[in-house]
Amino acid sequence: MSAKRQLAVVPRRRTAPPEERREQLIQATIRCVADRGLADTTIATVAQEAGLSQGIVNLHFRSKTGLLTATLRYLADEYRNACQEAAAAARVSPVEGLRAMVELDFRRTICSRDKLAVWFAFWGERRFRPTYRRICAERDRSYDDMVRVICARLCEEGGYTEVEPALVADGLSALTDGLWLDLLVRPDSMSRERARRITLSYLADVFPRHFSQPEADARH
Amino acid sequence: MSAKRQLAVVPRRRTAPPEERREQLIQATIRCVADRGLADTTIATVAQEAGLSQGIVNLHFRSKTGLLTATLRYLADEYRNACQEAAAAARVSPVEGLRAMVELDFRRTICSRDKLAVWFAFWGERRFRPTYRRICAERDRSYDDMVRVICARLCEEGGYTEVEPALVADGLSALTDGLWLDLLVRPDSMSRERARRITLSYLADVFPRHFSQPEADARH
DNA sequence: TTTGAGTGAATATGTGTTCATTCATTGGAT
DNA sequence: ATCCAATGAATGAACACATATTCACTCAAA
Repeated sequence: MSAKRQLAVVPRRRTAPPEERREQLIQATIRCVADRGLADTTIATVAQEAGLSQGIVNLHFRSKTGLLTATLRYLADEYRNACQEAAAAARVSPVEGLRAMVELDFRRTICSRDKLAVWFAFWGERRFRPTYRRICAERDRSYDDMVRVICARLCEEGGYTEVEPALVADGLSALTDGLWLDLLVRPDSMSRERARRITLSYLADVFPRHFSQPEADARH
Repeated sequence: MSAKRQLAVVPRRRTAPPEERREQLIQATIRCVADRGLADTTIATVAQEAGLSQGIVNLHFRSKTGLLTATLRYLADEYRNACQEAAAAARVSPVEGLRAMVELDFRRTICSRDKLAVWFAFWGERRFRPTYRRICAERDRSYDDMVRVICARLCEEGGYTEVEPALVADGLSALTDGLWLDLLVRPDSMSRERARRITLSYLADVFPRHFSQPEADARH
């Protein structure tokens, strides 16, 4: 599985710009963690996966911890950037905002199996590493704040006086995390498309006048 | 935090029945993983936490892996046994069955912070260890099968023709997992009581004629 | 006295980090 | 244009350290 990764055409320059090498190593780390687990990911395996030598990791990142932290931050930033799109959609309307969030959360580029594996590997450790905790907390905040505000707006504008926005926001957030977990550990019984349906079905139950039952309007 | 654990009254017999020692070591493992993480849990730390010597682990379990596996199985069995109660409640009515599941999932003995930490530590690794995967899969099945059956019955008996039972079951399962995650990593913004409310609120949205809005009937 | 649960020092292994060395690349001198 | 330092990216063997496992030994209990 860890086949040659260097491009066949370009004979692989011995020296590359630091940014490029860092990215290359982060990608290798993601693949490594995804198919060996965090416990069996060593500097040696990452270097091999990247087609480079051992020392390179300590050269570009100060330590193994540095590499792992950078990998986590890479994923967190990617997610937060994607959130910006949803924020833009939310300026159109709360409903569009929520739809955008659901679309984003189960987009292939965001929740590929590789990336999910890495997320959960880090989540298992985040309690014990202040750095991991900070990065994850920032990511969570981007999501929570946005969903909370959108839900509050929809409740108000849509006249859902009996709905508690904070409760729905927390529920939506938890549901998404749980579906991510399912996508990772039971890929045969859960697909990104099914996860979307479940989430939209949840929104349809909470906001019946704004989300139609997904099983009625989409047959994938 | 890792203070003396041997009971002060009983002067700690040098030899104890094997079953007792195994349990003692499993409990020590749970505490260890819960407050150091799986990565920093060593045979030495577990032994120290248990107030015993290093060699004891390899004596009672064949290896470190054996100890970890036994710990995971211990938690899985505990959960499955608790599920039996819910199964009994379900014989009264589907609604009681679901209520029992929710009560159980957020009961202190099932989702204490220590145990949640251990669950997620293992979940991060389950993809890569066939043994972990098997144990977790068994546990998942107990839950999924039960919830699926109960939802199907409630849909039929309660006349919810437009609700897809499988979708609700998967949603409920994912929501629970997500809330567990919240309980673990954000204990200040999520409590077991709040998690229950969110879950019951979800059920109230799906089955409005059988679950009243929890914010209306409980003020904790 | 015998037994075997329990011990903990010693061992073996795996892995993160360091650093002397190699060599592709660059830019200035001829 | 060609050659020649100078630079620093990249290497990988050596090192240091952590830790799982082993085993000869101890000693409470029968």
